[in-house]
Amino acid sequence: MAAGPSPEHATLIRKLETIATISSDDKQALADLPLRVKVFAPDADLLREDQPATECCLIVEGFVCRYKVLGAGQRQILSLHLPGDIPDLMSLYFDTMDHSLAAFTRGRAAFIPHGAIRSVTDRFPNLAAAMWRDTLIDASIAREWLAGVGRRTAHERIAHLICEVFVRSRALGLADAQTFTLPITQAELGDATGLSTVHVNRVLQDLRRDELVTWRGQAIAVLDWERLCLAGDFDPAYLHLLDDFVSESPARGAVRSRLLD
Amino acid sequence: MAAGPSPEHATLIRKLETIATISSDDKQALADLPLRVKVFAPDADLLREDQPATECCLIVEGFVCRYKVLGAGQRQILSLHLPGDIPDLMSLYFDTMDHSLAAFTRGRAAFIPHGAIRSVTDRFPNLAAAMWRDTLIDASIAREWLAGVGRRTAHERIAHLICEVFVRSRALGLADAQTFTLPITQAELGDATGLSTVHVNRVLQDLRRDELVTWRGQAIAVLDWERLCLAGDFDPAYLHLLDDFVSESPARGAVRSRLLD
DNA sequence: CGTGTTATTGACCAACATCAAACTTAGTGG
DNA sequence: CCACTAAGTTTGATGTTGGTCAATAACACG
Repeated sequence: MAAGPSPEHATLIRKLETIATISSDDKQALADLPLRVKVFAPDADLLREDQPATECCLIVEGFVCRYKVLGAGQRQILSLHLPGDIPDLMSLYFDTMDHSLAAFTRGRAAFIPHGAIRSVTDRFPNLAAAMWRDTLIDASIAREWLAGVGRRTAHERIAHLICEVFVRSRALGLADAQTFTLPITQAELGDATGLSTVHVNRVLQDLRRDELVTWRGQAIAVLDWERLCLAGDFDPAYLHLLDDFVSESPARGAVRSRLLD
Repeated sequence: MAAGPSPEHATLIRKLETIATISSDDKQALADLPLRVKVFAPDADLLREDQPATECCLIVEGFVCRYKVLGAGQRQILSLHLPGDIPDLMSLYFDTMDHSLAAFTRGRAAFIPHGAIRSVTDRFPNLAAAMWRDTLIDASIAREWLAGVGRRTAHERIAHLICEVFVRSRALGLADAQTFTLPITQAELGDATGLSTVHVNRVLQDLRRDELVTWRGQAIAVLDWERLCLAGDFDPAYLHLLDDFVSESPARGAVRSRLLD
């Protein structure tokens, strides 16, 4: 007789299940979380730097990013977020955000009061652990991006980003065997990788010419996963997904053997 | 009659007090944490990527960094760590590390069993919160570095890094009003900022010529904090230090007013 | 002292940025 | 269904930041 979780709750549960084991009690607790759903438009700011928060923002549908605007006006995109993510979970412990949150697409967000989350983490240590782990993975992704922007070439950075979104989309069941959606412009891709729009464009042409990917509109087709991983120096270990959710990538073995020198 | 905490425990307590309010019960619990002290040598790897861990590593003395080695052998330093930091706290929730930990200097680390930390966080929610907050700040610093490496000039990146270490050192009581120690070589500074050694050298010469800093051996003197913050586009907000521990920087107001446009 | 590490310099080069214009595509309203 | 528009993509020409290579100078330390 019990109705299943709402689509919003289900999205959160599905995401958490990709990174931690969630019991049915846990699921019930999540399903009982109060939330306020809001539709957002493309380019809308869901959250602005320096703002205090009393709720967390669960992405239910759509594609979202964190970004920072630096002194001279340059923008850097700090992370990408898919349905199930709570990009501002840290607001539970911070007085003010140190970055903003923007939508690439139309979508829906569910706002959950801090108090409700605290209550759940207090009563369900396993969920607290899962959420803490989620924020740690988030940090791990930031470090991987940092390494890429610091030391990888433009080609590697872009290939790497495509690999990451592909693996994350697949884990959430949002992609089929070789196709997924990356609804961002080349300018935005530049802001995410620390490159200029023009250069992004040229690199994408190379990736297409080399028959690694196809990019029509917002649909990306991975033509050769193995070579794409190599081109992007991609190893999904940093995503810390549970084994069932990792699409095996060839780069992995390559990295392992490098470390044994 | 109770002996105070050991120097190792005191270091941890002092650090946590810069980011959260710690009760005396909390302190007692921390002081009871079992730990195994180990001296390390300069350039020693405290922890290697891909290794599983059963302990966390508290830096008690010395200067340490996280780093990653990428496919083509380039190294990127991901973060810097001062006494009181537990750079591998995430190993509590990860099976394997996705990066390594290396010492710049001689120093001491205290290894604390995962079980002991879990027991403390289970029994003292306030300490769990403080530690979670610590990992969130860690992530926030990674994002700030990401923004810098992605979008700031070489001069800005280096000035910014100097500002950061200065503020963090002061918060821990490791620096006086204008002097602190940054025991790293120019090559390492390059690995941290995504620059070449040669270019780091030239930028440092500029910073000295402009009379922003002095760098003799490992001692840095900040000659003009205000202009250094400006040069580094530095705003300490992302460090999320408690108010008492923030050395006020002029960039802060500047950033605020920029945001009001 | 000698030896290894770190810092500095100069010459040259490449990756990527900038600027500006043209082209394509996707909407929108008539 | 066709113009019209705005956003996004592509191209070419040119500039600059910062990389690479290689040599020398300055230290630090046993």
